[in-house]
Amino acid sequence: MGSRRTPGRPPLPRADIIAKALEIVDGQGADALSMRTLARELGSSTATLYRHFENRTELVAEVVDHLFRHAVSGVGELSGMDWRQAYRQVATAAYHAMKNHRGALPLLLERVPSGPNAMLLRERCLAVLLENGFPPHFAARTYASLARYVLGFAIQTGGTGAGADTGALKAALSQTHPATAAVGDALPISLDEEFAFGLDLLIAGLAHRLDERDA
Amino acid sequence: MGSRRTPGRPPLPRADIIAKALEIVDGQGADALSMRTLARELGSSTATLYRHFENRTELVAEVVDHLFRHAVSGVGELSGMDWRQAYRQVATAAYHAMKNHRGALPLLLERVPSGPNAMLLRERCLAVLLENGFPPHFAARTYASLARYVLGFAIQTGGTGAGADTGALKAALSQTHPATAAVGDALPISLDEEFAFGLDLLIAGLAHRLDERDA
DNA sequence: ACCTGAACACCGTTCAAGT
DNA sequence: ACCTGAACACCGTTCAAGT
Repeated sequence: MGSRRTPGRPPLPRADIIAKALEIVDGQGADALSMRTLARELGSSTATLYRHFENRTELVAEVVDHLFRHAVSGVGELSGMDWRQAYRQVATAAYHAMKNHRGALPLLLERVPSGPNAMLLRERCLAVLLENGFPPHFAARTYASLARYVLGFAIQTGGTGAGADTGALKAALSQTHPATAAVGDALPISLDEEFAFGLDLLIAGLAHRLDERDA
Repeated sequence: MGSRRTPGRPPLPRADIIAKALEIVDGQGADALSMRTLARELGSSTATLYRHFENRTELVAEVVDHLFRHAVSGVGELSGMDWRQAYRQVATAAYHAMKNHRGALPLLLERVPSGPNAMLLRERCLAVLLENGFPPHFAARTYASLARYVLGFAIQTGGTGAGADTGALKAALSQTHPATAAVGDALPISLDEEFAFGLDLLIAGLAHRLDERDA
Protein backbone atom coordinates (compact mmCIF):
# COMPACT_ATOMS: atom_id res chain seq x y z
CA MET A 1 0.00 0.00 0.00
CA GLY A 2 2.87 2.36 0.65
CA SER A 3 4.42 1.63 -2.73
CA ARG A 4 4.97 4.34 -5.30
CA ARG A 5 2.34 4.46 -7.96
CA THR A 6 3.33 3.40 -11.44
CA PRO A 7 2.29 4.76 -14.85
CA GLY A 8 -0.97 3.37 -16.13
CA ARG A 9 -4.65 3.95 -15.29
CA PRO A 10 -5.20 6.08 -12.25
CA PRO A 11 -5.03 4.07 -9.03
CA LEU A 12 -6.40 7.15 -7.24
CA PRO A 13 -10.21 6.96 -7.29
CA ARG A 14 -12.04 10.22 -6.64
CA ALA A 15 -13.66 8.64 -3.60
CA ASP A 16 -10.28 8.00 -1.99
CA ILE A 17 -9.25 11.59 -2.58
CA ILE A 18 -12.29 13.13 -0.99
CA ALA A 19 -12.23 10.61 1.88
CA LYS A 20 -8.67 11.65 2.65
CA ALA A 21 -9.62 15.31 2.30
CA LEU A 22 -12.41 14.90 4.85
CA GLU A 23 -10.00 13.06 7.12
CA ILE A 24 -7.55 15.96 7.00
CA VAL A 25 -10.30 18.50 7.60
CA ASP A 26 -11.74 16.55 10.53
CA GLY A 27 -8.33 16.09 12.07
CA GLN A 28 -6.60 19.37 11.37
CA GLY A 29 -9.32 21.81 10.37
CA ALA A 30 -10.35 23.40 7.11
CA ASP A 31 -7.22 25.51 6.82
CA ALA A 32 -5.06 22.41 6.75
CA LEU A 33 -6.66 21.26 3.52
CA SER A 34 -4.34 22.47 0.79
CA MET A 35 -3.78 20.77 -2.52
CA ARG A 36 -0.17 20.26 -1.51
CA THR A 37 -0.85 18.57 1.83
CA LEU A 38 -3.62 16.48 0.32
CA ALA A 39 -1.34 15.30 -2.45
CA ARG A 40 1.47 14.54 -0.01
CA GLU A 41 -0.89 12.62 2.30
CA LEU A 42 -1.99 10.53 -0.67
CA GLY A 43 1.57 9.92 -1.81
CA SER A 44 0.75 11.77 -5.00
CA SER A 45 1.35 15.18 -6.52
CA THR A 46 -0.78 18.29 -6.91
CA ALA A 47 -0.80 17.98 -10.66
CA THR A 48 -2.39 14.56 -10.32
CA LEU A 49 -5.20 16.03 -8.23
CA TYR A 50 -5.89 18.42 -11.06
CA ARG A 51 -6.45 15.47 -13.36
CA HIS A 52 -9.40 14.49 -11.15
CA PHE A 53 -10.77 17.89 -10.17
CA GLU A 54 -11.03 21.05 -12.20
CA ASN A 55 -9.85 23.10 -9.24
CA ARG A 56 -9.85 23.27 -5.47
CA THR A 57 -13.40 24.63 -5.41
CA GLU A 58 -14.72 21.52 -7.12
CA LEU A 59 -12.89 19.29 -4.67
CA VAL A 60 -14.26 21.24 -1.71
CA ALA A 61 -17.77 21.05 -3.14
CA GLU A 62 -17.48 17.28 -3.18
CA VAL A 63 -16.22 17.15 0.39
CA VAL A 64 -19.18 19.29 1.43
CA ASP A 65 -21.61 17.06 -0.38
CA HIS A 66 -20.22 14.21 1.70
CA LEU A 67 -21.65 15.93 4.76
CA PHE A 68 -25.01 16.04 3.06
CA ARG A 69 -24.74 12.35 2.28
CA HIS A 70 -24.50 11.75 6.02
CA ALA A 71 -27.49 14.02 6.55
CA VAL A 72 -29.52 12.19 3.91
CA SER A 73 -28.75 8.82 5.41
CA GLY A 74 -29.69 10.28 8.80
CA VAL A 75 -33.28 10.86 7.73
CA GLY A 76 -35.44 7.79 7.48
CA GLU A 77 -38.40 7.27 5.25
CA LEU A 78 -40.32 10.54 5.38
CA SER A 79 -43.13 9.63 3.04
CA GLY A 80 -46.47 9.43 4.81
CA MET A 81 -45.12 11.16 7.88
CA ASP A 82 -46.64 14.13 9.67
CA TRP A 83 -44.92 17.26 8.39
CA ARG A 84 -43.87 18.35 11.88
CA GLN A 85 -41.98 15.11 12.49
CA ALA A 86 -40.49 15.12 9.01
CA TYR A 87 -39.38 18.74 9.19
CA ARG A 88 -37.78 18.15 12.56
CA GLN A 89 -36.07 15.03 11.35
CA VAL A 90 -34.56 16.74 8.31
CA ALA A 91 -33.35 19.64 10.43
CA THR A 92 -31.77 17.53 13.13
CA ALA A 93 -30.18 15.13 10.64
CA ALA A 94 -28.53 18.04 8.85
CA TYR A 95 -27.55 19.63 12.13
CA HIS A 96 -25.96 16.47 13.45
CA ALA A 97 -24.14 15.73 10.21
CA MET A 98 -22.56 19.15 10.52
CA LYS A 99 -21.84 18.81 14.20
CA ASN A 100 -19.94 15.61 13.49
CA HIS A 101 -17.66 17.41 11.09
CA ARG A 102 -17.17 20.78 12.73
CA GLY A 103 -13.83 21.21 11.08
CA ALA A 104 -15.45 21.04 7.67
CA LEU A 105 -17.99 23.78 8.33
CA PRO A 106 -15.89 26.66 7.03
CA LEU A 107 -15.94 24.86 3.71
CA LEU A 108 -19.71 25.37 3.59
CA LEU A 109 -19.11 29.03 3.02
CA GLU A 110 -17.00 28.72 -0.04
CA ARG A 111 -19.97 27.87 -2.27
CA VAL A 112 -23.69 27.41 -1.91
CA PRO A 113 -24.08 23.65 -1.43
CA SER A 114 -25.72 22.22 -4.52
CA GLY A 115 -24.28 18.74 -4.84
CA PRO A 116 -26.43 15.67 -5.48
CA ASN A 117 -26.92 14.87 -1.79
CA ALA A 118 -27.86 18.45 -0.89
CA MET A 119 -30.44 18.31 -3.67
CA LEU A 120 -31.68 14.93 -2.50
CA LEU A 121 -32.20 16.19 1.04
CA ARG A 122 -34.21 19.12 -0.30
CA GLU A 123 -36.24 16.87 -2.56
CA ARG A 124 -37.16 14.55 0.31
CA CYS A 125 -38.19 17.44 2.50
CA LEU A 126 -40.21 19.22 -0.19
CA ALA A 127 -41.95 15.97 -1.10
CA VAL A 128 -43.30 15.45 2.38
CA LEU A 129 -44.39 19.08 2.68
CA LEU A 130 -46.31 18.85 -0.59
CA GLU A 131 -47.82 15.55 0.54
CA ASN A 132 -49.09 17.33 3.64
CA GLY A 133 -50.93 19.85 1.54
CA PHE A 134 -48.45 22.73 1.59
CA PRO A 135 -48.98 24.86 -1.53
CA PRO A 136 -45.79 24.87 -3.65
CA HIS A 137 -44.81 28.48 -2.99
CA PHE A 138 -45.36 27.94 0.72
CA ALA A 139 -43.31 24.73 0.71
CA ALA A 140 -40.45 26.48 -1.06
CA ARG A 141 -40.28 29.22 1.56
CA THR A 142 -40.65 26.71 4.35
CA TYR A 143 -37.65 24.76 3.14
CA ALA A 144 -35.58 27.88 2.54
CA SER A 145 -36.20 29.06 6.10
CA LEU A 146 -35.08 25.74 7.48
CA ALA A 147 -31.98 25.55 5.32
CA ARG A 148 -30.91 29.03 6.32
CA TYR A 149 -31.61 28.44 9.97
CA VAL A 150 -29.59 25.22 10.07
CA LEU A 151 -26.77 26.81 8.13
CA GLY A 152 -26.59 29.87 10.33
CA PHE A 153 -26.48 27.60 13.31
CA ALA A 154 -23.97 25.15 12.01
CA ILE A 155 -21.63 27.85 10.79
CA GLN A 156 -20.82 29.15 14.20
CA THR A 157 -20.58 25.69 15.75
CA GLY A 158 -16.97 25.52 14.71
CA GLY A 159 -16.00 28.75 16.42
CA THR A 160 -14.50 29.01 19.85
CA GLY A 161 -17.78 30.23 21.33
CA ALA A 162 -16.64 33.69 22.41
CA GLY A 163 -14.75 32.42 25.42
CA ALA A 164 -14.92 32.50 29.18
CA ASP A 165 -16.54 35.39 30.99
CA THR A 166 -14.42 35.98 34.02
CA GLY A 167 -15.94 37.65 37.08
CA ALA A 168 -14.17 40.90 36.30
CA LEU A 169 -15.49 40.95 32.75
CA LYS A 170 -19.00 40.30 33.98
CA ALA A 171 -18.80 43.20 36.41
CA ALA A 172 -17.75 45.56 33.61
CA LEU A 173 -20.52 44.18 31.41
CA SER A 174 -23.22 44.92 33.96
CA GLN A 175 -22.29 48.61 33.69
CA THR A 176 -22.16 48.94 29.92
CA HIS A 177 -24.48 46.13 28.83
CA PRO A 178 -26.93 45.46 31.64
CA ALA A 179 -29.38 43.40 29.62
CA THR A 180 -26.61 41.17 28.31
CA ALA A 181 -25.31 40.72 31.83
CA ALA A 182 -28.77 39.89 33.17
CA VAL A 183 -29.27 37.26 30.52
CA GLY A 184 -25.72 36.04 30.84
CA ASP A 185 -26.46 34.55 34.23
CA ALA A 186 -28.60 32.00 32.44
CA LEU A 187 -25.65 31.03 30.24
CA PRO A 188 -24.08 28.96 28.92
CA ILE A 189 -26.85 27.34 26.95
CA SER A 190 -26.00 24.11 25.19
CA LEU A 191 -25.83 24.49 21.47
CA ASP A 192 -28.19 21.58 20.96
CA GLU A 193 -30.79 23.24 23.12
CA GLU A 194 -30.45 26.59 21.37
CA PHE A 195 -30.93 24.81 18.08
CA ALA A 196 -34.02 22.94 19.25
CA PHE A 197 -35.50 26.14 20.65
CA GLY A 198 -35.44 28.03 17.35
CA LEU A 199 -36.58 24.98 15.44
CA ASP A 200 -39.63 24.73 17.68
CA LEU A 201 -40.36 28.40 16.98
CA LEU A 202 -40.29 27.80 13.24
CA ILE A 203 -42.57 24.80 13.55
CA ALA A 204 -45.00 26.61 15.85
CA GLY A 205 -45.03 29.52 13.41
CA LEU A 206 -45.80 27.21 10.51
CA ALA A 207 -48.57 25.45 12.38
CA HIS A 208 -50.10 28.82 13.17
CA ARG A 209 -50.01 29.86 9.52
CA LEU A 210 -51.60 26.61 8.42
CA ASP A 211 -54.37 26.97 10.99
CA GLU A 212 -55.10 30.47 9.68
CA ARG A 213 -55.26 29.14 6.15
CA ASP A 214 -57.72 26.38 7.05
CA ALA A 215 -59.97 28.79 8.89
CA MET B 1 -2.76 63.75 -0.36
CA GLY B 2 -0.94 61.47 -2.77
CA SER B 3 2.41 62.39 -1.27
CA ARG B 4 4.69 59.81 0.26
CA ARG B 5 4.43 59.55 3.99
CA THR B 6 7.34 60.72 6.05
CA PRO B 7 8.77 59.40 9.29
CA GLY B 8 7.04 60.62 12.42
CA ARG B 9 3.78 59.79 14.13
CA PRO B 10 1.52 57.54 12.10
CA PRO B 11 -0.48 59.47 9.49
CA LEU B 12 -2.46 56.26 8.93
CA PRO B 13 -5.36 56.19 11.41
CA ARG B 14 -6.96 52.79 11.99
CA ALA B 15 -10.25 54.21 10.75
CA ASP B 16 -8.74 55.03 7.36
CA ILE B 17 -7.34 51.53 7.06
CA ILE B 18 -10.58 49.76 7.74
CA ALA B 19 -12.54 52.21 5.57
CA LYS B 20 -10.22 51.40 2.67
CA ALA B 21 -10.49 47.70 3.45
CA LEU B 22 -14.27 47.87 3.29
CA GLU B 23 -14.00 49.81 0.04
CA ILE B 24 -11.86 47.08 -1.50
CA VAL B 25 -14.18 44.35 -0.27
CA ASP B 26 -17.28 46.14 -1.57
CA GLY B 27 -15.69 46.81 -4.91
CA GLN B 28 -13.70 43.67 -5.56
CA GLY B 29 -14.96 41.06 -3.12
CA ALA B 30 -13.57 39.49 0.01
CA ASP B 31 -10.86 37.59 -1.83
CA ALA B 32 -9.36 40.84 -3.08
CA LEU B 33 -8.60 41.94 0.46
CA SER B 34 -5.00 40.94 1.05
CA MET B 35 -2.58 42.74 3.28
CA ARG B 36 -0.49 43.49 0.22
CA THR B 37 -3.24 45.04 -1.88
CA LEU B 38 -4.55 46.97 1.11
CA ALA B 39 -1.09 48.37 1.81
CA ARG B 40 -0.56 49.26 -1.85
CA GLU B 41 -3.96 50.96 -2.06
CA LEU B 42 -3.05 53.04 0.98
CA GLY B 43 0.37 53.89 -0.39
CA SER B 44 1.88 52.07 2.53
CA SER B 45 3.52 48.74 3.22
CA THR B 46 2.37 45.51 4.80
CA ALA B 47 4.72 45.91 7.72
CA THR B 48 3.05 49.21 8.56
CA LEU B 49 -0.34 47.50 8.70
CA TYR B 50 1.09 45.12 11.25
CA ARG B 51 1.92 48.08 13.45
CA HIS B 52 -1.81 48.81 13.66
CA PHE B 53 -3.25 45.32 13.71
CA GLU B 54 -1.95 42.20 15.35
CA ASN B 55 -2.77 40.17 12.27
CA ARG B 56 -5.18 39.90 9.36
CA THR B 57 -7.85 38.31 11.54
CA GLU B 58 -7.98 41.36 13.78
CA LEU B 59 -8.29 43.66 10.79
CA VAL B 60 -11.09 41.56 9.35
CA ALA B 61 -12.89 41.56 12.70
CA GLU B 62 -12.89 45.32 12.64
CA VAL B 63 -14.21 45.47 9.10
CA VAL B 64 -17.00 43.12 10.14
CA ASP B 65 -17.86 45.24 13.15
CA HIS B 66 -18.29 48.13 10.74
CA LEU B 67 -21.24 46.25 9.25
CA PHE B 68 -22.72 45.95 12.71
CA ARG B 69 -22.26 49.66 13.23
CA HIS B 70 -24.50 50.19 10.20
CA ALA B 71 -26.97 47.71 11.66
CA VAL B 72 -26.99 49.47 15.03
CA SER B 73 -27.59 52.86 13.45
CA GLY B 74 -30.35 51.25 11.41
CA VAL B 75 -32.39 50.45 14.51
CA GLY B 76 -34.10 53.40 16.15
CA GLU B 77 -35.01 53.74 19.78
CA LEU B 78 -36.34 50.35 20.81
CA SER B 79 -37.08 51.12 24.43
CA GLY B 80 -40.79 51.03 25.18
CA MET B 81 -41.56 49.32 21.91
CA ASP B 82 -43.68 46.21 21.42
CA TRP B 83 -41.32 43.24 21.23
CA ARG B 84 -42.66 42.16 17.87
CA GLN B 85 -41.81 45.49 16.27
CA ALA B 86 -38.46 45.67 18.01
CA TYR B 87 -37.48 42.14 17.07
CA ARG B 88 -38.43 42.75 13.47
CA GLN B 89 -36.56 46.03 13.40
CA VAL B 90 -33.35 44.50 14.73
CA ALA B 91 -33.58 41.64 12.26
CA THR B 92 -34.22 43.79 9.23
CA ALA B 93 -31.57 46.33 10.19
CA ALA B 94 -28.97 43.59 10.44
CA TYR B 95 -30.20 42.00 7.25
CA HIS B 96 -30.03 45.24 5.29
CA ALA B 97 -26.63 46.18 6.65
CA MET B 98 -25.37 42.86 5.33
CA LYS B 99 -27.20 43.16 2.04
CA ASN B 100 -25.51 46.50 1.44
CA HIS B 101 -22.10 44.89 1.78
CA ARG B 102 -22.56 41.53 0.13
CA GLY B 103 -18.92 41.36 -0.77
CA ALA B 104 -18.01 41.51 2.91
CA LEU B 105 -20.18 38.58 3.96
CA PRO B 106 -17.56 35.88 3.53
CA LEU B 107 -15.60 37.74 6.18
CA LEU B 108 -18.37 36.97 8.67
CA LEU B 109 -17.29 33.37 8.61
CA GLU B 110 -13.74 33.92 9.64
CA ARG B 111 -14.68 34.60 13.26
CA VAL B 112 -17.80 34.80 15.40
CA PRO B 113 -18.65 38.51 15.36
CA SER B 114 -18.02 39.90 18.82
CA GLY B 115 -16.94 43.49 18.24
CA PRO B 116 -18.41 46.41 20.18
CA ASN B 117 -21.17 47.10 17.68
CA ALA B 118 -22.23 43.46 17.51
CA MET B 119 -22.45 43.48 21.29
CA LEU B 120 -24.37 46.74 21.28
CA LEU B 121 -26.94 45.37 18.86
CA ARG B 122 -27.43 42.35 21.08
CA GLU B 123 -27.70 44.52 24.19
CA ARG B 124 -30.41 46.69 22.63
CA CYS B 125 -32.41 43.68 21.52
CA LEU B 126 -32.11 41.84 24.81
CA ALA B 127 -33.10 44.98 26.72
CA VAL B 128 -36.40 45.33 24.90
CA LEU B 129 -37.15 41.63 25.28
CA LEU B 130 -36.59 41.80 29.04
CA GLU B 131 -38.69 44.95 29.19
CA ASN B 132 -41.49 43.02 27.58
CA GLY B 133 -41.40 40.42 30.29
CA PHE B 134 -39.33 37.71 28.61
CA PRO B 135 -37.62 35.63 31.30
CA PRO B 136 -33.84 35.90 30.90
CA HIS B 137 -33.24 32.35 29.68
CA PHE B 138 -36.05 32.75 27.18
CA ALA B 139 -34.70 36.10 25.97
CA ALA B 140 -31.24 34.60 25.47
CA ARG B 141 -32.58 31.81 23.27
CA THR B 142 -34.82 34.21 21.42
CA TYR B 143 -31.88 36.40 20.48
CA ALA B 144 -29.69 33.46 19.55
CA SER B 145 -32.34 32.14 17.17
CA LEU B 146 -32.59 35.49 15.46
CA ALA B 147 -28.84 35.95 15.19
CA ARG B 148 -28.43 32.53 13.64
CA TYR B 149 -31.32 32.98 11.29
CA VAL B 150 -30.06 36.33 10.00
CA LEU B 151 -26.55 34.98 9.66
CA GLY B 152 -27.58 31.88 7.76
CA PHE B 153 -29.57 34.07 5.47
CA ALA B 154 -26.97 36.73 4.92
CA ILE B 155 -24.21 34.24 4.31
CA GLN B 156 -25.65 32.91 1.12
CA THR B 157 -26.70 36.32 -0.13
CA GLY B 158 -23.30 36.80 -1.63
CA GLY B 159 -23.42 33.60 -3.68
CA THR B 160 -24.45 33.38 -7.29
CA GLY B 161 -27.80 31.86 -6.36
CA ALA B 162 -27.35 28.46 -7.98
CA GLY B 163 -27.89 29.77 -11.49
CA ALA B 164 -30.39 29.60 -14.29
CA ASP B 165 -32.61 26.58 -14.72
CA THR B 166 -32.87 26.02 -18.42
CA GLY B 167 -35.86 24.21 -19.85
CA ALA B 168 -33.81 21.09 -20.47
CA LEU B 169 -32.56 21.04 -16.89
CA LYS B 170 -36.07 21.43 -15.56
CA ALA B 171 -37.26 18.49 -17.64
CA ALA B 172 -34.52 16.30 -16.21
CA LEU B 173 -35.34 17.53 -12.72
CA SER B 174 -38.98 16.53 -12.99
CA GLN B 175 -37.83 12.94 -13.47
CA THR B 176 -35.31 12.71 -10.66
CA HIS B 177 -36.60 15.37 -8.25
CA PRO B 178 -40.31 15.79 -8.85
CA ALA B 179 -41.04 17.74 -5.66
CA THR B 180 -38.25 20.18 -6.37
CA ALA B 181 -39.51 20.62 -9.90
CA ALA B 182 -43.07 21.19 -8.72
CA VAL B 183 -41.94 23.84 -6.29
CA GLY B 184 -39.50 25.28 -8.79
CA ASP B 185 -42.34 26.64 -10.88
CA ALA B 186 -43.01 29.09 -8.06
CA LEU B 187 -39.42 30.31 -8.23
CA PRO B 188 -37.50 32.52 -8.16
CA ILE B 189 -38.51 34.00 -4.83
CA SER B 190 -36.99 37.32 -3.93
CA LEU B 191 -34.47 37.04 -1.18
CA ASP B 192 -36.17 39.80 0.79
CA GLU B 193 -39.40 37.90 0.74
CA GLU B 194 -37.79 34.63 1.80
CA PHE B 195 -36.20 36.45 4.68
CA ALA B 196 -39.45 38.07 5.79
CA PHE B 197 -41.25 34.73 5.56
CA GLY B 198 -38.98 32.95 8.03
CA LEU B 199 -38.86 35.96 10.31
CA ASP B 200 -42.64 35.92 10.53
CA LEU B 201 -42.50 32.24 11.44
CA LEU B 202 -40.12 32.93 14.30
CA ILE B 203 -42.28 35.77 15.59
CA ALA B 204 -45.47 33.73 15.33
CA GLY B 205 -43.76 30.89 17.14
CA LEU B 206 -42.65 33.21 19.93
CA ALA B 207 -46.11 34.71 20.29
CA HIS B 208 -47.53 31.23 20.57
CA ARG B 209 -45.08 30.29 23.30
CA LEU B 210 -45.84 33.45 25.27
CA ASP B 211 -49.58 32.84 25.01
CA GLU B 212 -49.06 29.34 26.40
CA ARG B 213 -47.04 30.71 29.28
CA ASP B 214 -49.69 33.28 30.19
CA ALA B 215 -52.44 30.69 30.11
C1' DA C 1 9.99 56.72 16.35
C1' DC C 2 8.05 55.24 12.59
C1' DC C 3 8.33 53.26 8.05
C1' DT C 4 9.96 50.01 4.41
C1' DG C 5 12.02 46.44 1.00
C1' DA C 6 13.16 42.04 1.11
C1' DA C 7 12.86 37.71 2.95
C1' DC C 8 10.51 33.24 4.76
C1' DA C 9 7.34 29.74 4.39
C1' DC C 10 3.46 28.95 2.51
C1' DC C 11 -0.69 28.92 -1.21
C1' DG C 12 -3.49 27.36 -6.09
C1' DT C 13 -2.43 26.25 -10.60
C1' DT C 14 0.12 24.90 -14.85
C1' DC C 15 3.38 22.70 -17.88
C1' DA C 16 7.33 20.65 -19.85
C1' DA C 17 9.46 16.56 -19.15
C1' DG C 18 9.71 11.89 -17.51
C1' DT C 19 8.38 6.62 -17.81
C1' DA D 1 -1.43 7.36 -21.04
C1' DC D 2 -0.65 8.79 -16.83
C1' DC D 3 2.31 10.90 -13.45
C1' DT D 4 5.63 14.34 -11.56
C1' DG D 5 9.13 18.15 -10.18
C1' DA D 6 9.63 22.61 -10.85
C1' DA D 7 7.93 26.86 -11.99
C1' DC D 8 4.65 31.08 -11.79
C1' DA D 9 2.18 34.38 -9.41
C1' DC D 10 0.33 34.95 -5.44
C1' DC D 11 -0.47 34.79 0.09
C1' DG D 12 0.37 36.26 5.66
C1' DT D 13 3.99 37.56 8.49
C1' DT D 14 8.57 39.18 10.16
C1' DC D 15 12.86 41.69 10.49
C1' DA D 16 16.98 44.06 9.55
C1' DA D 17 17.86 48.26 7.75
C1' DG D 18 16.68 52.94 6.47
C1' DT D 19 15.45 58.11 7.65
